[in-house]
Amino acid sequence: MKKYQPSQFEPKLIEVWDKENTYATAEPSKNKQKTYILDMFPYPSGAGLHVGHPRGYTATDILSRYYRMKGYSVLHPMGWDAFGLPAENAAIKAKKNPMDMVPDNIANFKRQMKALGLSFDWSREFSTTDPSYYKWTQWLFIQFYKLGLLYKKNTEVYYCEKCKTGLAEEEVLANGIHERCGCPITKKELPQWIFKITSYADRLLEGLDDLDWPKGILDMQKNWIGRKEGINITYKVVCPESKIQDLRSKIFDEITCFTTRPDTNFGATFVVLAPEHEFVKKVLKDENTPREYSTKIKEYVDRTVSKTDLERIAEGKKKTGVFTGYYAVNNLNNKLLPIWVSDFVLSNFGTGAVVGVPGHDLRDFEFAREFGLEIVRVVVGKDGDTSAITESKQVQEEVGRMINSEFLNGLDIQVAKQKIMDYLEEKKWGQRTVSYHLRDWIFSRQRYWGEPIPMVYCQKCADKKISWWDTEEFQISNVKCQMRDHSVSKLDKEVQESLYGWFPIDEKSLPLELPYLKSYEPSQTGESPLSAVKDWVKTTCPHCGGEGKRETDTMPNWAGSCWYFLRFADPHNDKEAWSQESMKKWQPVDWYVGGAEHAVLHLLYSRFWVKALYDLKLVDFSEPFLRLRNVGMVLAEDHRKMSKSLGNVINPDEVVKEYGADTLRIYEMFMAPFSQEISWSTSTLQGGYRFLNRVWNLCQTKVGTGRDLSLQLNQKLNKTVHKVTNDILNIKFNTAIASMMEFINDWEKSEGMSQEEVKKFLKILAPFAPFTAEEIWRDIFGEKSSIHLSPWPEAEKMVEEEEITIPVQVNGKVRGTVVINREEQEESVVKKALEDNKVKKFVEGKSYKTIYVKGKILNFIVT
RNA sequence: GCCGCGAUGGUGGAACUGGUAUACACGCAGGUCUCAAAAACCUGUGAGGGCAACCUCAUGUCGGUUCAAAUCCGACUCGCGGCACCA
Repeated sequence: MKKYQPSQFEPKLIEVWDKENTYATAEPSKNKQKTYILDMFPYPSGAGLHVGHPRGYTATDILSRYYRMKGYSVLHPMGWDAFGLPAENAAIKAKKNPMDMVPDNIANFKRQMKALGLSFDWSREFSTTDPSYYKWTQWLFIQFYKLGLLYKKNTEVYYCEKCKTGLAEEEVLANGIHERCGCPITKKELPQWIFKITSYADRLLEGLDDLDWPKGILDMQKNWIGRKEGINITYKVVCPESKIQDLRSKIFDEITCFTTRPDTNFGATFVVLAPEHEFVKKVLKDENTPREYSTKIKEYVDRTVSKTDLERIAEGKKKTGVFTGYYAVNNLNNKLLPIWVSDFVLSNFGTGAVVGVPGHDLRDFEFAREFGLEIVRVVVGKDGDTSAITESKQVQEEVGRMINSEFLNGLDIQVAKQKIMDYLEEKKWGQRTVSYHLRDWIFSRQRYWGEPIPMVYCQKCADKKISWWDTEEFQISNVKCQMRDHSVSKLDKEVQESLYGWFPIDEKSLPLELPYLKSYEPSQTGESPLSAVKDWVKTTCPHCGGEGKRETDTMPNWAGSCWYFLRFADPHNDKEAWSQESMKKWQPVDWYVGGAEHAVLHLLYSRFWVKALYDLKLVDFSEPFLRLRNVGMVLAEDHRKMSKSLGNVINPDEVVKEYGADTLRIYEMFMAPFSQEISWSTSTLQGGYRFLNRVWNLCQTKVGTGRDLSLQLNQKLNKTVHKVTNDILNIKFNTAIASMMEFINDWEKSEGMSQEEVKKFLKILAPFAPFTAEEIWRDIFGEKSSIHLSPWPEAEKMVEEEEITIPVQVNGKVRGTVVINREEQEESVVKKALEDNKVKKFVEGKSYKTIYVKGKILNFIVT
């Protein structure tokens, strides 16, 4: 008997599959339905594959193998997300150029993936750093630019001093730490390319409804977009305390506040502005502002604006603020609302101004208490409480009826809300509006290792206020007529002005290659290292032919991952990013598998690009990933994250060497439900090896030995086929494997079964343990073609057993079982049950009634 | 604080639509084989009581619905992830 030695046959089979081209993508056709199964492609780090990677890849591999055997045309590609900060930082550390390092890392990743028996179609492989790929990333940037989705702005951005680059808000963790490097973030004003993702906020929200994604991820996206319906109320500003008599009744200005609770507006007692608010600047300039106020305001504003987010968080939630000397007039009751400045109001949400209703908002309450402002109750609490509000507990009643609110009195909050909004709009004091948490997406990086942004700046054209939309090219381009039904069809003024003098480079000249630089470390000035390469920067203006300057910022690593799934359908096309035919054939992705850490970054950005591409008529679907499944993390044996410094890293190479790839695959799939976090366990890994070893041995000892497959074992086999098939589609690999283990336990105890039946079992094992199944299939059973191209077995319709065993309960407690005929009537079942001694003991001599669920259970209720 | 997820033996976990809780695996104990060990295989294994047949208790806590609850409902505790002064 041959021993189970995976290291003897796994490398051989990798070659065989390569040679036979086993995993080539079959073209879809009328009777061959497509399915597109995709992993979130990895960043190929120098450390090689982590044992967490195979968990997700094995899952998609099982799906792909299953669908292939089911006769589907399966697209299952792999590529590399190799641009971006981690690669650049690693290269700096290693004192190498990332351009030299990345190919080595890729080769290593690919070798490891092959060793795991992953059935990717390698003919479609590419890296985001290939000029033949990023040529189209740059081309897409230009299309988005022409659609008006990009603007350039000198913005105060989150800035990481360690990484020396600007960041998007999404990349900053709650405590003011950069999510990538873990360093505190500061702010810096830098010119940046910014994507108008906010224009798509509503569509990004609505699109979520049709997706088969984990609920948690959908909620995170919803919350990130953070749509809030409310009303902007405009208040007149007066200065009754002015020293000059004439000015006491003069209307100085107007301030607009956003609120979602206009129903409480009768309870407003003050207005608070963010320190960055325009009116604050105006107040400081205005000579009428009494000196005693302006000095204090200036002091406060200077102090808060210079504070970093980290400092603000450290200070906690204690309210600070300063009075401006001005008042807003509440239109509803002509009440004067003192205008304050405080940093708890954020300049970038709503209008940067809040109307304070301390009776019904906790922050407003705290602020009012801090500075002794009036507190009015305008909503009756649940229990009819109308007492004065003196404690924070009493604040923010979400249910109740209105009081102290004139024409709203007695109404339910929700009704009052609509009524007051109607009223405010009718009086032209307010306008219904929507605010979002989502901000525009900062797309510039002042770093070397990214796609160069294909834009040129011309000072001369800028001086003449010429932008691309003034050119003839725009007039004859079809961007205008390509625009579909969305709100970006007109450029707003801010965007227009920011783009004077900026022109996309000639599309025919793409790719704009990243030059090979000896020195590419981030500059101290915050500018991109490319800006130091004088002859690269210098170019001609695509519009006037005069002297132009190239953009030296590069794209963030999200750029490549925002559309790679589209390229896999047509990876070698050098005429266009993809053909329409390839889109129809393969898109969108049917199964997308990756970690939950991408819940708002990658997944949101990709969805945004696809929606923009839809508007450009470049694709005809608007959601890229129909199904999303999350893979749980793999922690170290000590339940901590694996890390070099902790010395608890498990290297998949070593596991493969010692136990074989199939053991690793079985182990990772068996350990726990797929989306759940697991801690590595070497002893459980050995359990996986034992299972495969037993299958291997059984295939040599218990095949064709019994006369016929017993009815019982046959039933079990069919049940197993059925269970495994269902479990694969439900991503329940752990129970699929458990059921196969159960089956071989029965098989081992049996006389054996025919080769035909064993093959059936091998086929359902094949997606999980592709090497072992293939080796037995070919070497032991002498098959010529791959098991992975054989048809998936159908579970034969099982003959329902006539005799079944059901539990018998007395008062809900199981006291025995009874063997009955499936169709047997209650009366006779009860009679049989009473023959059972135990049951008898509990029932005899007492009065009872029975509940019989046919074929399931019998319960005596003894009183 | 808000949103989401979770809690079942010594351990990872299983349980269809409410219907025999603990499948499968690990670990442990005993055994077979061996000079010995490893491997492999066999038996046992939720807790407590009992010589035994059996009995009682047990799915984070407390209550409820039901003939019947790990599963449904209400309140709570703890853990994990995300967000956080969002008006």
